[in-house]
Amino acid sequence: MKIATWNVNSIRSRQEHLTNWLQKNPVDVICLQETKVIDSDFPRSPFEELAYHLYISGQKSYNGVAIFSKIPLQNVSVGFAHRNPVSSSNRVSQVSEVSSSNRVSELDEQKRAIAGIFEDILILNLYVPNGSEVGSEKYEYKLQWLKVLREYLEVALKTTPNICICGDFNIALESRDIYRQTKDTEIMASPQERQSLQAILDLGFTDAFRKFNPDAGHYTWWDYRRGGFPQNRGWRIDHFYLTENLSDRAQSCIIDKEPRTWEKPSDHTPVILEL
Amino acid sequence: MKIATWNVNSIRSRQEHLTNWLQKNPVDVICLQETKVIDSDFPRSPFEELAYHLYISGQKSYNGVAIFSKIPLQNVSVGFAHRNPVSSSNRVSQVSEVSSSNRVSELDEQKRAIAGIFEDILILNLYVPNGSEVGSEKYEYKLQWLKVLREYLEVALKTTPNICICGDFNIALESRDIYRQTKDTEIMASPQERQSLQAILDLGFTDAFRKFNPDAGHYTWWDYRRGGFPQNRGWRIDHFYLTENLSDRAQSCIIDKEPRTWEKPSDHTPVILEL
DNA sequence: GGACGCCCGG
DNA sequence: CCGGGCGTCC
Repeated sequence: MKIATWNVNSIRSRQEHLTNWLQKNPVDVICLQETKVIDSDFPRSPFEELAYHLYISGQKSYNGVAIFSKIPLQNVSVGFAHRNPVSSSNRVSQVSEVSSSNRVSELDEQKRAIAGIFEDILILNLYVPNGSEVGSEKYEYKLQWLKVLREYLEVALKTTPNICICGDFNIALESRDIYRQTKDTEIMASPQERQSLQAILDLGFTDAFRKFNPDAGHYTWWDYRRGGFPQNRGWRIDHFYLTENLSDRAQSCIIDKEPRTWEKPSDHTPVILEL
Repeated sequence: MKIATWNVNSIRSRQEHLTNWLQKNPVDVICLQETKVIDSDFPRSPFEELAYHLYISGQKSYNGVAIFSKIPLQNVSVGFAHRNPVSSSNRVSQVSEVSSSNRVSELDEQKRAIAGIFEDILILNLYVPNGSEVGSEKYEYKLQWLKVLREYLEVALKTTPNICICGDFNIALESRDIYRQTKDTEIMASPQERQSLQAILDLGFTDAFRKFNPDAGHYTWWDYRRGGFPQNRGWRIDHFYLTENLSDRAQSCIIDKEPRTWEKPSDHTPVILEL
């Protein structure tokens, strides 16, 4: 089976790109970030016509995540409030089965996480906060968010051996993931962010892309400004992180640079995992 | 020779449409309205590559007119300040040879008129104010503008027998020019506007389109709202008005509806006069 | 540089 | 509905 992740930078602006890409790449599951639209305005039909079941959690202007799946997902939930199932038409259940702290429900105001079970795999689709500048309020929010994510995963791992986390992490873990040397004060590469992400991986996740490719020079995001893409000035910040069982099953993990060459592209390009 | 007029509703948004259309329709002269861009940002090269000389008078956001000509125009002037020549690079002369009233120079703040001589013909390209609502301040401005236009033409006619006025007049003179019955309080069809325009035609101009086609149901503008175009709910508000000599020379005057069927079109479609 | 919302203008 | 400008975010 194939799973893709793609920060589309507005589903409404990228509808054509995404349908074209899915026709060429009929993956079983695709995880999207930065859909930037409230659920009632999400363009469902073009993707339902491609035989996908849609699970979406969006807001106006910012953030927004979605999972499309060729088969229905089980136990779909949004945010970090544990076991909060939604139907494919996005009703959110009235009851929350755990005592969500204020912190968690505050974090869930931004639509950055959606999860569902595909066969025996829990797929968790994330749009990690960007963090703006090191030391800023948004940076603290990013670190807080990663801490809550870690707690969420600790709980999930107790019952679920096969977890696939993917999405836009807004963090490049190593120097080989960035086209140039960076300082410790740079967002997406600062030690604190990296440590927060590493603490999550230390729960038992491995980077699927690095199972197959140790080389530098492979990126998933290029800044729109300063002609980043033509000169391959990129960052690898979109990831698949897999629990051990799943990592063993992984057959390939590739970055498809093609959509970034199209007219009016997203600044990110898709990553595809084959299991 | 062929002259076209087209309200493009932003030259930057319509650049592709216009170059495509000019390749199919290599008219000698094209008069554009609502270019909506300051002269320094006007996309000159795509049109210069099609062998046109460009004469432009634009402003930020609103209005803006331009003439493209296969041969250089003589005595190009912008606005109503009489004999105010500009070069093809749009320098405006420092001297105004007539005592421009404050009224005229105020009206010229909005870039709605540009003129030039092609062979023996004075071509006057106009974007008449819309007028918003009957009785409004903008309506009074429209009537004022038409009055000044009339005065301008009275002077011009003394020395220039061959005048071709064209552009977006934002007035449909007769009921056969509108897809439905209108009330006297409707903008673009109110008696006062029509009288102001008729007073101009009474100086000795005739409607080139009506020389060839007396039928109702021929329009040049369809509102973006309420799916006006698919149901042909249009208005004929873009016109060629010719002095007698020129009217006698006119071979055809047609409305090309095709560009209005293209993706993301202007709400207006071009009219082509053959002399 | 390119999304968005909001406002203005047609 | 579809242009433009502006402010905001990434």
